[in-house]
Amino acid sequence: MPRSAEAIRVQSPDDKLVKARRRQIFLAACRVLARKSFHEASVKELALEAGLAAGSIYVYLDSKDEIIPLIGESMVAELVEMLPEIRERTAGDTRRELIEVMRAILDVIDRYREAFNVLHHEARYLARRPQYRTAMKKIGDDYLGAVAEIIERGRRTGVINVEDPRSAVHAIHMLCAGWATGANNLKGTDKETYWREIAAMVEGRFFTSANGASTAAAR
Amino acid sequence: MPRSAEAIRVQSPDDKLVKARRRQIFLAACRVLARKSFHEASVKELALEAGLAAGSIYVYLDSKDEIIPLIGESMVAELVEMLPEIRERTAGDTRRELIEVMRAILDVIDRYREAFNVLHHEARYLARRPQYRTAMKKIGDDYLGAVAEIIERGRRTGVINVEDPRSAVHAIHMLCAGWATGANNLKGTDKETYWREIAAMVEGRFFTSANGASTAAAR
Amino acid sequence: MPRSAEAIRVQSPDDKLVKARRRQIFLAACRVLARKSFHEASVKELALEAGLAAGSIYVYLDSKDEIIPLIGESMVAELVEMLPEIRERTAGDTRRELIEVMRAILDVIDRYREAFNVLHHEARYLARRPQYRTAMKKIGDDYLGAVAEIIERGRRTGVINVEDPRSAVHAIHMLCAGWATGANNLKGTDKETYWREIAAMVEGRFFTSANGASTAAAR
Amino acid sequence: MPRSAEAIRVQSPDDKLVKARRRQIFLAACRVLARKSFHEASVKELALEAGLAAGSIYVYLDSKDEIIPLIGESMVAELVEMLPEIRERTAGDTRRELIEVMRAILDVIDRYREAFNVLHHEARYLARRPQYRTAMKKIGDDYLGAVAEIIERGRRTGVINVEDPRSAVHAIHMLCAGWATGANNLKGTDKETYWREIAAMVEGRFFTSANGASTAAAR
DNA sequence: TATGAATGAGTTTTCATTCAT
DNA sequence: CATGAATGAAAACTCATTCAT
Repeated sequence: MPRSAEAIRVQSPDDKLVKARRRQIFLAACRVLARKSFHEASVKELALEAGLAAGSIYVYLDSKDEIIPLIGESMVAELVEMLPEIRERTAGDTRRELIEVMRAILDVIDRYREAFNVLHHEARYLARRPQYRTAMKKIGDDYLGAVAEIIERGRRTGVINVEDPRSAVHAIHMLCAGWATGANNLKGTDKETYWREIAAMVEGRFFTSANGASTAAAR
Repeated sequence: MPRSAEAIRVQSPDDKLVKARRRQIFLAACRVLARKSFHEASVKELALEAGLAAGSIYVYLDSKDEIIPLIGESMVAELVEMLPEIRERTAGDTRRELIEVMRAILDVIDRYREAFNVLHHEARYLARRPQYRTAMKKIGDDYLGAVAEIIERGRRTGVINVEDPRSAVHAIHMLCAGWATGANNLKGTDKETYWREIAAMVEGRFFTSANGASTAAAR
Repeated sequence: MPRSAEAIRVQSPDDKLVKARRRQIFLAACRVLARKSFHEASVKELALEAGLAAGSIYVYLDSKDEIIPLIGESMVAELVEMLPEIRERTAGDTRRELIEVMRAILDVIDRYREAFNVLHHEARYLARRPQYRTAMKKIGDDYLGAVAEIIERGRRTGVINVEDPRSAVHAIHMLCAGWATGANNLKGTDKETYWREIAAMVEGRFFTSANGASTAAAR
Repeated sequence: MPRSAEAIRVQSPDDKLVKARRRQIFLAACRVLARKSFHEASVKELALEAGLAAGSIYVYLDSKDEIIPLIGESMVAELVEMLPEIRERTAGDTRRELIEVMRAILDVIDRYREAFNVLHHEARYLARRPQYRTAMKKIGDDYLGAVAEIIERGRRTGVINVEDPRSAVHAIHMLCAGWATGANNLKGTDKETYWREIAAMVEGRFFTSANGASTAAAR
């Protein structure tokens, strides 16, 4: 079918360009957001940082807000890419798999710390707008789905002890997100230190004696 | 008693009104921020919600941004108020004290869920501006100081096992903050369920067997 | 007529208070206008400087703009007060009378330098508003009338050589006003120096030889 | 000639447009300020009068206040342009040169009468702000410098009789400025009449006899 | 595709003025 | 007469977005 082949060939370069430009924009956004908030940063500044003219960014984005899903997709893609290898490496040790996925999340967050914060905050408002609902939901699912699946599995096999998986997934996520969120509070702390602390907490080594049951929440 | 009458007169006309109005504004902000983001909400909307005319809010606030520290101070005040009673009630059981303080934090956050999210996010940008640095630092210190002090104590007495207290405090904070942050993800979950999950995690009951040490972070 | 006497007695104290307060306001305005422009100065600042509460100024003024005629009337009154004495002192020497009136004008302007500038500028806009037309016209007439009358007299007696008296009056006024207007340019210059220069110009000693006729305006 | 072509391209796209737009704005400001004061005129009105949308004016101006230096620069440029021709024409006759420069100033002021008034008044406040100091100083120097230089020269050659050149320059300036300032008082007077009057004053023909020394300022 | 000048809606903020006390 | 809290109209300014080139 020469025609479809041609069509592919014709669209291909465009597609590649679009992807390249969107990556440019994502990386530029990360740099700009390290300096100022999403609402302090103007579209012009983001465009220029990406090496584009003020108006050109709209060839690749429908609106300023679309930068948020762009950030989300880019970061999630990097995470998802790492999962198969982890699954393979941990070969059935669900606990280790969870810990290693947490670590992968932490690493991705660390790469784009401030942009992650923006994503984390703005996502809630975008998710309310019908226009963005689907895209934001997919980002959330792709991101947390990885953790959710492991916890479910650990639960079934009895290695993970969880009443409400959704809460557990969210708690794990918050511990990782803390590395970005805490940039102010953790100024002197390095990633490895923080990592050891949250890993210890998940692994039940926060309180010294293991039978923490005695202090079980009263209410 | 002429002296007390005088004292009242001195503090009365201004101070009382200012405090009342600022509380009105705080509560109005909480209501508005439950509907939209800080940047979507206009000063006019915030003022009207507080029962003030558009411009009147500026009698009690220097700028829109000052709503953030106002939220911070209001919430922290409610938390700090609860601490002495907890300290007394837990009488030396540091573990239980920590858990109960976490619970108190969770309760305050729950009262002003969305406003807490805004505070949590915007605080980082305000803290960079010299004008707000001091106020924001005090809010952060008053808030996290309570937790920090307990962890330090637990560490000294050997009940809490922590390498970097700052990281631990931050992790505890993130678990509590999750209740606000997760409003989207935790739609079907109630506060008690989430609470049991994060309490369990802190108490080391997340992984079933206690000797989680075997899964210790690899890197 | 006891009734009218009573009426006078009843209104008298009020009148005195009004006059005193208006003088307070005038002096306060002069102080404030030495620091900032009329439009930079708020009514509140003017009131407080006058020792009144923000709203109280409206008991003595119908609007902020009315400060302009108040300044005008106050300054003109001080000038008019000096005229009879000058007339007497110069006893028929019209030239000297003009020079001495110029000097009186300069002295009044010097007392309220910056307020005079404001008056000088804002007067033109107030004069266009029907509401202020009469008051502003009276101020202008009382002020320039003194000079106009002398020039007319000098013209009739042949000591003053003028084609258009209005232009001449205005020119004299501008030379005096220059002392206020020039506050920036004349920073190092003292009043006496400036005075000698403008007096010399009026007296025809600017160009060295007297027959300046040779350089008469070409066009 | 590739070089000139390049040069044009470099300076062309922006610079030319910016200059044209700024001239548009200057002329629009002159028209608007003939109707109302600087503070009565809104930025929107100024923009629309210039044929621009409300916000577009900010592409060519940093703030409303920047209109003042724009007016100053535009007017001074027109004056400075006329000076060489005058210098040439008057060929060494310093008195005539001064008179002709005064006339040039009067003509420029007449072209933009009301805008000149605004400039004259607002300049004093802008000059106090660090941000505008330099620009305003340059305008003042370029404007008065022309007169100052001539007076200095006339003084050295003995044709001009001046104690304090700065005062003299300022007095000359005030006489010219009077044509704008006096728009209200001089309603029936035409420019030529006013001109003859101030020229006569400078040339020492105000008082009939030349030996005005006898009336020399007493104090 | 890329540009960047132009737009105008929308924002925060100020402040002259009013009025209940 | 004096107060000062409250008002809301109006202003300067910003910036996401469009579109002719």
